[in-house]
Order: sequence, then structure tokens, then C-alpha cells
Amino acid sequence: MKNILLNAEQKKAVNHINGPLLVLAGAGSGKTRVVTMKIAKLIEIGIHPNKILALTFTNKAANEMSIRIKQLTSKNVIASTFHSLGAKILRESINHLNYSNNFTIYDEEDSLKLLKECLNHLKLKEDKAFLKTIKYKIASLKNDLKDLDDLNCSSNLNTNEIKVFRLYQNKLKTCNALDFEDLLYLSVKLLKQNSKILELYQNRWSFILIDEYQDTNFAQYTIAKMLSLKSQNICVVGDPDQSIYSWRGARYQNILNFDQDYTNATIIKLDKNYRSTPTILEAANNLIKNNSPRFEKNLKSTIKDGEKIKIFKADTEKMEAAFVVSKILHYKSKDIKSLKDIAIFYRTNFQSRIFEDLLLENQIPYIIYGGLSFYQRKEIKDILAFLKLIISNEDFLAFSRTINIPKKGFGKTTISKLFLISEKYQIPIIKLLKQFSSYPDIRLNSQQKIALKNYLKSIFELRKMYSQKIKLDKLISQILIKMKYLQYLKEDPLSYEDRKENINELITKAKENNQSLEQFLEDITLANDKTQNTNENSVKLMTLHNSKGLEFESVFIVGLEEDLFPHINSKQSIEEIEEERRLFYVGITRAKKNLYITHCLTRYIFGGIRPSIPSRFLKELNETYLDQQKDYNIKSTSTFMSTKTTSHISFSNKYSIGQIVFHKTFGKGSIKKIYQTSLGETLDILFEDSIKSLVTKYAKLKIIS
DNA sequence: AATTCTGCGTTTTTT
DNA sequence: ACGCAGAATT
Repeated sequence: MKNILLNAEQKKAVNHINGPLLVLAGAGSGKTRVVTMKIAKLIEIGIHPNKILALTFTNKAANEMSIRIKQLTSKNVIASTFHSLGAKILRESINHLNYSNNFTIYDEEDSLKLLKECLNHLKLKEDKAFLKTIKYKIASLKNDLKDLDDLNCSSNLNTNEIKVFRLYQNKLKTCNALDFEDLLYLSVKLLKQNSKILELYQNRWSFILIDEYQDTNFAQYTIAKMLSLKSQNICVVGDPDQSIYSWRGARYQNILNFDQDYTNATIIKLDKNYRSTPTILEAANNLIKNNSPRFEKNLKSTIKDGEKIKIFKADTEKMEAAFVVSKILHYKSKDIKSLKDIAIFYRTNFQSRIFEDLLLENQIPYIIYGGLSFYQRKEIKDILAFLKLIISNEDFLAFSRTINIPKKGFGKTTISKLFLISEKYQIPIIKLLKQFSSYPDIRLNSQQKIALKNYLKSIFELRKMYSQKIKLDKLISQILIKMKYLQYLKEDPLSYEDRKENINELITKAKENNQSLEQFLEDITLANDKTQNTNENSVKLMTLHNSKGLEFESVFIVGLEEDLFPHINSKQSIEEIEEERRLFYVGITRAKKNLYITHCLTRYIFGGIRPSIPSRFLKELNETYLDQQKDYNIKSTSTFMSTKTTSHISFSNKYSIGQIVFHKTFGKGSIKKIYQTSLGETLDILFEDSIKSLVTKYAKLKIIS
């Protein structure tokens, strides 16, 4: 054990074996290190790896932890999110709750669609605001473990909302599906209801470690509590000042009350920061003091002081991006920093676009973390829906998504009616349709009848192939053929190339997959792999929320404007403002050496230019740590501003063979062939490892030489 | 009843 | 600028 690399407090935490332990760890104090080293220690003293359960908040964190533990001990330890843990427990044991073990998991979009179906069913207006509220309320009730049966007295739901909740829960069951919250809610229900099962899991994991404990909600807190009740070996690590998920039910009180929840708890504070310069850290400490009451920390840097924090006031969001990109170009051109050490953080996803444009113009590789995930794309979800139908008779949403692909006269009304009939007879939707002629209330026109028969025929052919153990990637290719999916995509030529490319990527991922189809689908729903390409040496773009747990040499936090950050929807209460402030605190403390903070005087938003007021948080940063940037290298900006205009200039002779072009995902490539297709001018381009055919009017290309 | 058209409102953060 | 829900059209 390389305890030598740990300080006294860290060692204490690592060497604490039995009994509840709370590690209050400030930003950059090496908390994840402590968790991984502690696990290594447990294995070293002879605890079987299977007995250890490490819980994290994101899949990325879970994966990283597994990898680090593997490196340290060459053993596999289960590191997962609470949601994956829930899925695992329920997959094994949900039959005790009268559910089927082969349930599917509905993501946010699916769950909203089902909720819409409920409103329809109850003849309630499909009002967007209402939909959002009810979704939020249902999620909150589940996260707070409120029982559906005593809703009337305890909840703030009106009678209509209660009806919707009931119906929604019923429909989920009809579809043999669970939503995200169910994974936690039903896990608790199961563990509470069945002491044998509880004991089974208590015995399975006798050491539980939880990272980012300040972000646990009541359901997660309860799962942890129940599972560790017997062994009492629970170690939680976190920082109340980094609690940024209260809108998802997180309660930072969980970490503050730990010593009351677990008697004999040992508390260890880590207050040495190994990440940031004193300037950055002091500024962050100062800022967070505006929140009260807090658990006072005295986080001290261990590094020699560094540059001041650079503040830049831009006229427009374009200038803001230009400033950031000019700084990055500066670092790049002088080889001062590698691109992978640079990150840009923003409050909302839509802010990323302008940075993307400018980075692309300047041939700076970048990766966006988060945003619309690959698996949330329409075409991917379509294919996944077909896959779901291969293994499910019940999944109504999968049916509803696919029945009209390609268009065959099935509209919303007909589809909803079919669902109601299937509910009425309590027969799974696919089974019902297979013999629709024996149900007089299924009224279809002759075109629909033929189309439905063909659709089902294809589904059953696919099922047959599946039962004959066809490879997953081949199965997807078969879906494309049988369902005429690519032809369907061509109906929208503007998006065709992109979507086809995404499907190819899905096929590639399927090829690498060695697990069951069920597991593949579950992983995709829960794991939400959002990384787009693998170029390590690229600038990272992400929301502040996504930045938690990461660190970078140089960080740009952009858009420090009232109503954007703090966000306009988070200004109702002091609590919300304080959470926004914690979010800023998280962002600041990600920076190791250089921190830039920018804001604009005007911003183009909702299709119009609006004046922006500097964020209140800027005033909360102590002047002594700041350096106002007056100007920046305009020269480089104007260059790329002009290239932007030239890129709009005409097409005919724009490209020639042998030219080098740059593409966001594929990188640099040379043009091998130019020809016309039905979609217009098309180029075959040789990229690093492959030749791609790209249609010039759709693919974003930049000519390099 | 489905598809096509059009004008309106919309954008917080994520498992 | 975009998507989506109602209106107009088939």
C-alpha cells in the first residue's frame, strides 16, 4: 500500500475499516483517491472484492473508479450508480413485487410520452406546463418515497394529479417498464417489504462506499442505510458546498446529519487542496462564504500562488467566444498548453453552439460532454425501439414509435386507441394486434390492416433471427432492411447523412457488444455514454453540472450574467440562489492554474438581442484576486471572422481534388473524388483511417489548403 | 383521420 | 433558429 502518498487525514480515512465513516472532503482534497485507496486497502487485508460496493453519482465516475481499482489491485470491484444498482437488484428480485423481471427502462423522453398518453386518456388538456409540473411532482414523490396509497393526505397533489399518477403507474406496468425513479423507489419498496431479500443484499455487500454523498436523495439515502444496517460498514465522502442537484431531490442535509443517522460515526475532514493555486482557491472560498449557514471549512492550498483570475467583459456573445478562442489559440500556437488541459464551462447547453462554431473555424479539436446524447437521437431511439420489440410484447412506446415507420396511415389517434383496447383486455399490445381480426373494437381501414400485417411479419422474422442467435450488429442491419428504415430517413434529406452516420456508429457499438440484448439496452438507457469522439487532445466543453469531479489546468467559465447564471428559473428563493452559487464554486474549483471568467453586455437569445447585466456572483469575487482583461488579440479574431464569411461563398469551384479539409468528427482529410449524387455535390474524403462520402451542402467542412 | 402547413413559444442543470 | 402543437388540407 502506497500510504506514503497520502497525508495524515487521508491515511486515517483509508485505514479506518469497520464502522460508519464520514469523510468531509473539500474541493481538490483527493477524496476520490481516498475512496479508491480505501478499497485497495480492504482488498489488501483480505476482504473479497465481491463484498465491496462502490456507489457514485455518474457512470463516468463509476467507470473511472473501476479502472483505478483494477490498476491498483488487479481486482474487479462493483462500482455503479445508484440507478444501476437499483436495476441490478430489481432485475434479480422484482418478481417479489409482482412485476416481471424482464422489464424495460423508460428514459425521460419515454416517460414524458407515457404521461402525455395518460393526460389524453383522462381527457385532460395536454398543457405543456402541466405536463412538466406533473412529471416533476411524480418524480419528487418517488424520490421522497411517498406511497401511492396514502397520497391524498400527504401530498400536494390535487385530485387530477393523483389520477394521472395512478394511471401513469398502471400504464408503466402494462408496458412492463420502469422509469428512472422507479429503479430507486421500487428497490426500497422491495427491501422494506421483504426481509429475506434485504438480508440477501446486506450479506452480499458488507462494505459500502459512496462518493458525492451530498447529492443523494431520500431514496438513495434509504437504500444506503438499509444495505449497511447490518454491517455498519459504510463510508461516505462528499462536500456540502458542492451539492448541486437539489432539483433532482438531492438533500445535502444527508451529509450534515450523517453522525446522527449513524451512531459512532467517525468524521474525518480533508482540508488540504492539492489542485488549485491559492488565488483560485481563496476566491472560491470567499465566494461560498456568501452562503449560510454552512459547515465551515478551512480549505488551504498546498501550491505556490499563481496568476490572477482573468475577467473579460465582452460586447456580444460572439466577442466572448472570440476572446476564449483567441486565448486557446495563443496557448496552442506557443505550445504552452495541451488542448486536453483546457475546458469551457457554461450554465446551459445552448451556449455551446457559438464556441463549437468558432473552434471549428479555427481547427481546434473539441469534445462536448453532455448535451443531446448519442442515444437520445431520434434515429437511434427508433432502432432501439425495434430492438425492444424483438424481446417485448408489452412495450407500447416502442410500438407507438415504430408502427408508422415508414408512414403507413397510423396516426396518433389510432395508436392511442389500440393502447386503450390492449389495456381493456389486458393483453399485451403485440399479442393483441397479432389477432386483431378477432377483436371487433379494433377498427382499421384496409390499408392499415395490410400495413400492420407486414409490420408484424417483419417483427416476427426479426424475432426468429434473434432466437437463432444472430449477431447484434447483423440484427440491426436486418432491421434497416426489413423496416425500410434508410428510405424512411431519406424523406428528410437535410439530416439524412448525419443520421445514417449515427446508425453506423450504433452498429459499430453493437459489434463490440458481447452481452445479451437485454443488457445492451439497459446499459444504453442508464449509461448514457455521451462522449462523441475519442480524440484525447481536444478542448472539453461542458455544462457546469457536468464539470463536477473533473479538473483542468485552464478553465473558462462563460456567461456570468444575471438570468443566465444565476439562471432566471433559479431566482425564486434564497435556497435556489445558493445552489447556483455552489455551482459557480464547483466550476471555479475545477481550475488548477488559470481561470478565465467572462460575461457579455448583450446576448442573442430567443431570437433577439437583449442587454445582459453582469452576474451578482462577479461582485462576490474579491477584487484582489482579479485581473480585468481590457482587450485581446483582435488580429486572430478578425481572421477567423472573415473565414467564416468566406465559407459561405459559393460552391461550384469551391473544392478540388487533393485539397485538405477539416471535419468536426473526422478531423483532417484529403479530397479524393468529387461527383454529383441525387443529394448534390458529393466528396469522397480520405481521413486518417477511412474514406467517407460527404455531401457538401450538409457536411460542415473547412478548407485548410 | 392522417398528413402537411404555419405560426408560436421556447431553452436549466441529469440518472 | 428550431421544434412542436394546433390549423388547414387531403
